[in-house]
Amino acid sequence: MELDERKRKILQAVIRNYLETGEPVGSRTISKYTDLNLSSATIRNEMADLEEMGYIIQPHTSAGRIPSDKGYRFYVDTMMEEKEKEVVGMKEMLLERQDKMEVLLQQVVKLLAQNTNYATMISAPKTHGNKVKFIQLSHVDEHQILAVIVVEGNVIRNHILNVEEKLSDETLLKLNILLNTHLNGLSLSEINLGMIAAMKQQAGIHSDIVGGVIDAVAGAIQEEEDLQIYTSGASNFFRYPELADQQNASNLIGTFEEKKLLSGLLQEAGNDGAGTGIQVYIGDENMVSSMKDCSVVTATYELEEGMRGTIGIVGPKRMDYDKVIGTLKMLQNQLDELYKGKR
Amino acid sequence: MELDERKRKILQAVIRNYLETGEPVGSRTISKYTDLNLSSATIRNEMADLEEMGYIIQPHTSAGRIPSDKGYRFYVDTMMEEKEKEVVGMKEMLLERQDKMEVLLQQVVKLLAQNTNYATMISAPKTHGNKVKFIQLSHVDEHQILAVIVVEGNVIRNHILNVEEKLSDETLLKLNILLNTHLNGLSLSEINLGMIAAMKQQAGIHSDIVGGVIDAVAGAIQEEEDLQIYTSGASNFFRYPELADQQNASNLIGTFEEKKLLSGLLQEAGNDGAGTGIQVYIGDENMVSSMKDCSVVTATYELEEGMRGTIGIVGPKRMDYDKVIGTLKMLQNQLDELYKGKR
DNA sequence: GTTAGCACTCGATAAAGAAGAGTGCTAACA
DNA sequence: TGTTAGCACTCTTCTTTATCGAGTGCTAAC
Repeated sequence: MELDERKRKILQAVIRNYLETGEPVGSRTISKYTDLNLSSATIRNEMADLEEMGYIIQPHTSAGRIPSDKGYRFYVDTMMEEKEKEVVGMKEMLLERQDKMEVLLQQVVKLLAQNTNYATMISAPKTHGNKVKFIQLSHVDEHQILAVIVVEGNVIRNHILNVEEKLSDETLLKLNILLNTHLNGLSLSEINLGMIAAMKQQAGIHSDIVGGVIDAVAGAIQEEEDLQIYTSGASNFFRYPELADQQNASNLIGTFEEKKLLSGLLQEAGNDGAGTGIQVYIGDENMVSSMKDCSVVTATYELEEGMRGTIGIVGPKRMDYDKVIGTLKMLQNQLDELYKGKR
Repeated sequence: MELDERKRKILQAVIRNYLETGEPVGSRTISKYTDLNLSSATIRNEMADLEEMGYIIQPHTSAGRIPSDKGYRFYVDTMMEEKEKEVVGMKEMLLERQDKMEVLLQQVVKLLAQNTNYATMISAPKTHGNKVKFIQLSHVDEHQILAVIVVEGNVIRNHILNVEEKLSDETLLKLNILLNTHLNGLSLSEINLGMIAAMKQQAGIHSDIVGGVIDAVAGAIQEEEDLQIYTSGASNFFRYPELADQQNASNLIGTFEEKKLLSGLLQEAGNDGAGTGIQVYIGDENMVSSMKDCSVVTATYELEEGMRGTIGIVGPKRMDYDKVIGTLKMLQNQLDELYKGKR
């Protein structure tokens, strides 16, 4: 059977209507509120066809139709009209340019959740493959040394090392020079054991400090990978009856606390993302089982120097895809500009 | 009317039973499972008295009794037997001593939530009143300077300053010395405008950098106050039917995302806390209206050098106070030891 | 002071009925 | 051949009614 123009129009009407109301859509509704000028009976015939083709579903015999996953997919792929939607409050927030990445991200997800009324999550931009820019050791007190490690993209890590006895300022200066001459400009994969051994030898009795710093460097570059996920708006799940029942809500909220899972999801999305970097996962297209009744829309964003992260919106399958995608695109632009302006 | 020994025993039995089951407790149950050897009729009389005195409540005529807030309060104040309860997994976690406070706190709340089956929150230890230990400016690249500020308690803040043209190493050294001689050992309240003016004057054309650093210092000491709250186990609310209905759950989860509110709650608790630093808020004894059906147990913890934070557990009013308080005490000890050991 | 007995209350659960939305199918129509 | 009116039928949802049972309060006897 073919999906002719009329069927498409009807499918679109069913989906649009369902996105708004969340109630199954009957033939009468379609016949009334479309410019097709067809009677409900005709619509019924067409709807029966659409059901046979798998685009819509009848929850039970005497109910209207709701879109199937296939229906949503078709809608998202071919019928969507993006509505640009501004994120209210975004500009003011970005103007006061948070230096702390952490705070910035938290505010972004929060605003996004407030604006969309869906649950949101964001992964911190990965410093993946980045290089050591500069290392600085300083005294903190008698028995402690502070190591500051700056990685490309101005990601900064601090690490405190304990030492037996206070080092002289000269020693510290020497170590500083030693570390910087050897490590600057290198990425993690370029730091090998031979190099480490050479440095330790040159450091003599202070080789343990060199070791400590190198551990810290490795940590600085890798550490984050795991848990740097911020979320907001989990209570929005309750806005949508199909997700608000105890079973579902409990699972979803639980999942939303399990950063590991979210991290996997966002990472996968980041890899999938082609073109605009926007991905839509409908129903069980995403791998998290507790989200099988949800749709997830993700967008990758990029800050300076190739630091990329992913932002995600989780809502019911009948989420307002048009608006969400428009909003995400707009957000991508804003973030882009912010960091361009900063440079 | 007087609360004699027998009434106390009955009250205790009612509360204990209700904590376990969450169901109203009838007179027969008490008569059966107590060593009082009284008939249900006698118990009934006593329970009528207890109700009159306000310790227990009848949800409706033909139901058993449940404790009132006053009843819980009495129980917590006078009848509790603390059960020491180990936090499973705590020791192993603390052994690998996280240097990043952030990660440590996140793990603590998570473990605590898993162990207790309640929702948990923790505020990062406040550096309140702490003093500047040491400031270090370094070049990052042509147009950026990194300011590292270490505050007592080894809280470290980084701040990147943009500069018009590259400063010479000497200039930087001078600024370093200037900042350190003036600011070291001072707390925020001790840094006044006169001092700042003097420093700016000495810095000459680089006064703007001094200004930037001072802003950063102020930020380093204060910043946190607001949002450094970590939470876990929000989905545990669903375990308790009295909190799991849509209305309640939605509010609670929403509240749990509103760090500002939690922050206020924990702060207040930190101030109230006398003696052991453990506080119990039953029902609307806490100020957050969405938690009026909950109890909140808080404990202050202290890391080295007077850095204090507060940890909180939120559950139904029928939470297992004995266990929760025992657990919190145990946690206090563990954290104490951890940081004593570190020194 | 304690207890057995009994009528009474009231929520919870189930069963039955009514209402209504929407369908599929048939037959008539353009 | 496509479209439409009409109608019986199906299911869900809501309301009503009935039943059950836990637990009480009170009285009278021990």
